[in-house]
Amino acid sequence: MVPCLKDVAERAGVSVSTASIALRQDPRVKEETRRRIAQAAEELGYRPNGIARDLKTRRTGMIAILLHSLGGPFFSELVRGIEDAVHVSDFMPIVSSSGKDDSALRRFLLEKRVDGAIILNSNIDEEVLQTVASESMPIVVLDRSIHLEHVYPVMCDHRTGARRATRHLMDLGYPEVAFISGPADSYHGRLRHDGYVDAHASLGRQVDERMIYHGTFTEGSGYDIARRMAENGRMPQAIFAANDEMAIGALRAFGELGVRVPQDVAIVGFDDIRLANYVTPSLSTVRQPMYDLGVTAAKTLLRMLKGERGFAPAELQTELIVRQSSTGFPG
Amino acid sequence: MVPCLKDVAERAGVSVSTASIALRQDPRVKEETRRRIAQAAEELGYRPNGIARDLKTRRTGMIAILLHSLGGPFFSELVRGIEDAVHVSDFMPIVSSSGKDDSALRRFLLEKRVDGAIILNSNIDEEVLQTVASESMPIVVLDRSIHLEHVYPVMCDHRTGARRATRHLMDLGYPEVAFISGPADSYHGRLRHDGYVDAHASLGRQVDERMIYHGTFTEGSGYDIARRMAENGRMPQAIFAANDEMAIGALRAFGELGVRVPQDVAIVGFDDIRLANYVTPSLSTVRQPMYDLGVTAAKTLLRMLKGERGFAPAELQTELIVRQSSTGFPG
DNA sequence: ATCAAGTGTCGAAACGATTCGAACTACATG
DNA sequence: CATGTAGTTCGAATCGTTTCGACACTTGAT
Repeated sequence: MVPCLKDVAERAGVSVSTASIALRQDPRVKEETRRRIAQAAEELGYRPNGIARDLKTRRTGMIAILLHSLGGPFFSELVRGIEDAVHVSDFMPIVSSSGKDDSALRRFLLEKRVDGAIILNSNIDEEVLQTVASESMPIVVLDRSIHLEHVYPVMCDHRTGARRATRHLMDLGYPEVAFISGPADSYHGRLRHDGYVDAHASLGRQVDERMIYHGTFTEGSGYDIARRMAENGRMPQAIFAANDEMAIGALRAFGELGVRVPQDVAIVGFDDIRLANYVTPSLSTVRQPMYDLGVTAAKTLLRMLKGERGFAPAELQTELIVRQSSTGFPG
Repeated sequence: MVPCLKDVAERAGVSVSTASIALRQDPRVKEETRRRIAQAAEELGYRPNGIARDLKTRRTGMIAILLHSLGGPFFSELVRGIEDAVHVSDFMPIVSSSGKDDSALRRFLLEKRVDGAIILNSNIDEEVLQTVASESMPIVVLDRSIHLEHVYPVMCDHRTGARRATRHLMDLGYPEVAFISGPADSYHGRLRHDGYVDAHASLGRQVDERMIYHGTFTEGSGYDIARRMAENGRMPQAIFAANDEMAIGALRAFGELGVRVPQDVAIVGFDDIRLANYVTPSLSTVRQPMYDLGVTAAKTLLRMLKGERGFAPAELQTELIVRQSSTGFPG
């Protein structure tokens, strides 16, 4: 049905091996023969079968980008960074959401359908990565501090980012900053919490545990917490939320309750999702350089694919973005 | 280095063929043999090589989702729909942004590294699709009216959506509705324009060409056009914009100029990007059911992969979403 | 005892490319 | 004339699976 190299070779009256190298412009084959082969290929509409080639050459030229889900607000910047950086090589990135089960991991990494992978999915535990990564299957993990052979982390310093955000509020003059945290078992939630604590330590202040509220990284949880604050009469003057979604939920609650932001309460979020710039008031936040993270991850992986090891893993810094929600002065 | 089936077979003292079927739980092999083979595989850490399997079975179990870019506002819903629908089969979707050049197309479709594809990228022209699609490489194209063998379109009825949006404004009582169109060479731009015209025809009205402005689908172009309208003193009372980005640009311009929306001018956009619900005033718009489009595209492709042909292509309807920007009454 | 129909296993041939070493020609060199 | 060398081409092995037909051995029915 679909023509293979053998068909081309026969039509051109040469052997398969000659046809193979001829089509790749190998100088060993005579100009005239090469032309004949090219023409035969053209006439038959021959296309090399990538799978067969991959099998023989033992490389696929593809790298997997495994994300928890494609819905996240940043991943598109991230992927853009990866793509731009990978573009200079002859690799091609493919994106797959790996979700909860590890079918994508099996399919791509264990069954060797890619040459390497960049993983941003905290559901995949270290043990699995351990068994999957190898000399011939290098892996870059984003946003996790993992040190395994053949696995490189590319991190963003959330802790420092959270410290700066908290300090920003403190430096504005707010004596007490409340914290809307993420779930207790969230790695990033913990880092941001640590940064919040660091900020207090840096000024020799005590953290008041009653100022820490536990959310779930959803807008709804931020909304609920903000309502509780207002209705219990325990309104803080400043809030640092562990992500923008929750901060936006809080904004909505305060809007409904007539609590003015930033006059009555200042708010800073984390992540700089696109929405942060469009809500009213616009939300101060901590931005992760997603594009750069992508570039760095890709570059790291390409180095590993070249066989390099032992270089230092990268860590990128966050950026504090001050918008309306934290530009007032303590009332 | 990495163990292959032969190694497993040797260690278990059976032939390669027996090992092969045993590992797939084939009832032909005796329970005890199977156990022995399973154990050998386990001890060696054997993982079947997917590439070899794909080569032999002539299918990869993967379908490509080729998008122009991953940045678009809807594609994540779309992909979610595809993934949910594909999940019931044993196929696995992979996403790749195909951009301008066709390297992804070559790599995946021509070199047969996938079993089929869903394409949302108007840069890929019909001729290319023609040569790529085949009995064994079915393709679904989104949002384009293409009829080729082995290529199925899955469309959303933009024209009717645009007509309804325009009629919505007319029915509110606005005698004249201006139109901020997309670029002239844009397929969707034209459909939306046609719908705008249809709405006039449905009431026996003439389209006033001077009410049609040409934008580029960017926020900036919407902004510029709105400023021109206001400054030239040719302010319409109602505007239908061919997409939300331009509508939001117009909102921004009017905000700056003190033109009130919807009191002074009503605006409706198209697409229902997430932002539409968050701008002030919130933007009325026409929503494409991206999730459903994804589901439909995937189901269509799965049918083709089963060998079905000749069924009718699907077309989905849009949904008019009325928000603040068009809830006033003609002033 | 003979045949038919299972069981369980195996060897070899695919799948469609790449690659290595051999081989053949033609020509120049010692 | 033997030998070397460069330029072309070829045959066969290989990558790691799956699959098909053959084969040996039981078993139960005739």
